[in-house]
Amino acid sequence: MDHVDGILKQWNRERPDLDVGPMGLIGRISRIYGYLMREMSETFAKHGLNRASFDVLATLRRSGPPYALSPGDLLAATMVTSGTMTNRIDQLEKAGLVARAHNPDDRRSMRISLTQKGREVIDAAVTDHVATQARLTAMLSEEERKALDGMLGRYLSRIEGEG
Amino acid sequence: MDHVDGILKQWNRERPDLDVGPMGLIGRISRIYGYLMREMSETFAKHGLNRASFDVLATLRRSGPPYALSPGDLLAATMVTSGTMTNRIDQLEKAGLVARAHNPDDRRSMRISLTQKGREVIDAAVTDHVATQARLTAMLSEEERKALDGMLGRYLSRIEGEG
DNA sequence: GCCATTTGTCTTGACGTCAAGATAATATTT
DNA sequence: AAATATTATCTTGACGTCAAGACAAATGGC
Repeated sequence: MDHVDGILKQWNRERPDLDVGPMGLIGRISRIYGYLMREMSETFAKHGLNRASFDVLATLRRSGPPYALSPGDLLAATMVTSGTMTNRIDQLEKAGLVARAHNPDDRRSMRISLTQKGREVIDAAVTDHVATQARLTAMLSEEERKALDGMLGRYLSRIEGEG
Repeated sequence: MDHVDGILKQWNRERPDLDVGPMGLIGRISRIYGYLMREMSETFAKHGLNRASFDVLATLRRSGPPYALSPGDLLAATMVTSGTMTNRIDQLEKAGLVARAHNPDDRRSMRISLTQKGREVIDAAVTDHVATQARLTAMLSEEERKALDGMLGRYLSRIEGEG
C-alpha cells in the first residue's frame, strides 16, 4: 500500500470507465523520482552544486581525459535544450569550474573543459552522490534491486528503441 | 542495453572505486521519467493544460463531489510548495477552471472548486491522458507491467514509510 | 566558386518552481 | 481575558527551463 494506491481507488470510484493500470505504474515512477531527486539535491548542495551543474560536470568527468566536450556533446547526454545548456555552462564558467575555448577545427564549436577546481569538486561530489544513492536504494535487497533494475532496463531500451 | 549502460561503463573506467549499482537503477528511473513526462505533456497541451494545472484539476476531480478542496489539501497531494500552489490556483482561476471561495468555518482557509468548464476540461483530459499512458506502457506485456508495478509499489511504500 | 542548406551555439522573453518570510485567523496556554 | 503559539495561505525575488528564433561557420549541390 503506497500513496498511489489511494489515487487509483479514487479514480476507480469516480471514473470506473478508465483502466488505471498504466497510471499506477507511471504514478509510482513519478513519485519515486520525486523522492529521489529531493534527497540527491541535498547532496549536490553540499558541494555548491545543483542537479544541473552536477550533471554537466559529471558528464565531463566520466568522459575521461582530457575532460573536455562540446556543448553539443553535453546536450546529447542530458535531455535539455540548447539554451539551457548555454546557461548551465555560463554559470559553471562564472564559478570557475569549467573553461570555454574555441575549437580550432570548427569555429562554430566550443570546447568545454573541467578546470582543476572543477575536477576536484566533481570527484568529491560524485563520491558523496554514490553514497546517497546507496542509501536511497538500501531498502531494497541486492536481489530486489537487480530484479527491478533489469525490468527498468528492458523498459527503457524499448522506449529508446522507438525514438 | 540502454543509454544508462553507457554511462555506467564510463564511470567504471574512470572511477572503478565506485559501486554504480544504485546509480544504474536511479538513472533508469530518471531517464524513463523524462521520456514519460515529455509525452504526457503533449496530451496536457492538447487540452490547454500543463502538468501543473492538470495535477490540480485531476486532484479535485478524483476527490469526488462537490469537487472542492482547500489549498492545503491540494498541497498534501502534489509534492510542491505552498507558493507554487498559490500560483497554480491563480492561473486556473484566471482561466475560469476553478473558483476560490472562503471557508465559512475557518477564515484562514479557502475552498477551491471545479467550475463547470473545469469539470468538462479535466474529464476530457483524463480520458486522453489514460490513453497516452496506455500507449507509453504498451511495450510491456501485461505480465511485465504488473511485475514492474509490484516491485515499484514495494519500493515506494518503503520510501514513504521512512517519512 | 557560388548559393542554399545544415550545423553549433547563443539570445530573448515567458513560465513554473522554490525558499524565506509576511499576514491574518485560530488554538492554546497562563 | 490576554499573551503566545500554531495554522493556512499568500507574497516576493531569484533561479532553471523552454520555445522560438538569431547568428555565424561549415557543408553540399549545381
